[in-house]
Amino acid sequence: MDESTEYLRAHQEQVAKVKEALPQDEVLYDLAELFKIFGDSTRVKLLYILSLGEMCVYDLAQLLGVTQSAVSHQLRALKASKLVRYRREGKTVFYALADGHVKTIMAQGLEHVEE
Amino acid sequence: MDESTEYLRAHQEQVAKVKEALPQDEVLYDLAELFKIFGDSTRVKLLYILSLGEMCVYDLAQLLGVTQSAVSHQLRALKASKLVRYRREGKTVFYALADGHVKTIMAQGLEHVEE
DNA sequence: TGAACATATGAACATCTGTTCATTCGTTAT
DNA sequence: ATAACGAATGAACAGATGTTCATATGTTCA
Repeated sequence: MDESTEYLRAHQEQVAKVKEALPQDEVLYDLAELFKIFGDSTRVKLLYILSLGEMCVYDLAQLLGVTQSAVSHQLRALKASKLVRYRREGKTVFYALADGHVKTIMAQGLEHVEE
Repeated sequence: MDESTEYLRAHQEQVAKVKEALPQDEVLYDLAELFKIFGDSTRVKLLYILSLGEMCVYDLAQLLGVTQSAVSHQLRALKASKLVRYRREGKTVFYALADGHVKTIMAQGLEHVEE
């Protein structure tokens, strides 16, 4: 067995081992889908604002300087990813973060960005 | 001052307060740019694999079942975001995670996804 | 009931993104 | 030098994404 063959086998072994350790394809796909949500400045702003407390759609739109419609569409995406929850009070709908993960994820991201 | 005016003022106060607490626009923009990187299944897979140890481009392509070119393009994006580092050994280039943030961010994401 | 208001939704459009293909670059060995 | 190999790059194309506009839903109050 020459050197290159040995080298190739070493590769194949490592590749096989990693393949085993990899989570199911679907899990990593879902993970990417989750991060996709964070990967838009409008949505990140929404999440950041909501990390400070609940707020209604109208105020969110005002703070972000975008259409009410745009905010609504994005909140829909956040809802679908279970990142926010909402409650209705008369004509007004208040949104808030669904759980603590969001804060942690954002905090880690900010640490990386601010280095 | 009637009720609706009071209500409106309450809104404006809260909006103003949150506006103060918000990080600079550019920071949140950069944050979104960072998460955008995680928001693609090919890149997430790359990051996950690299979290297990360094690996060369060829093997990465094989593991992911995509072109060497595609991997190279995506590694470029990861490099630009300072998420990976690399070293050359002869004809081969080995990639590895740049720091620990990636693992933390992914772990938090996985927690959320697997609920 | 109907007017007024807050929010949600659908369609359309321009922009962005990720892949492939072809080619080039960098390195090693003959 | 040149062939062979791994990796990087650029152009191009198909598909996804975010916004706006128009309209619909849901709620309150007169």
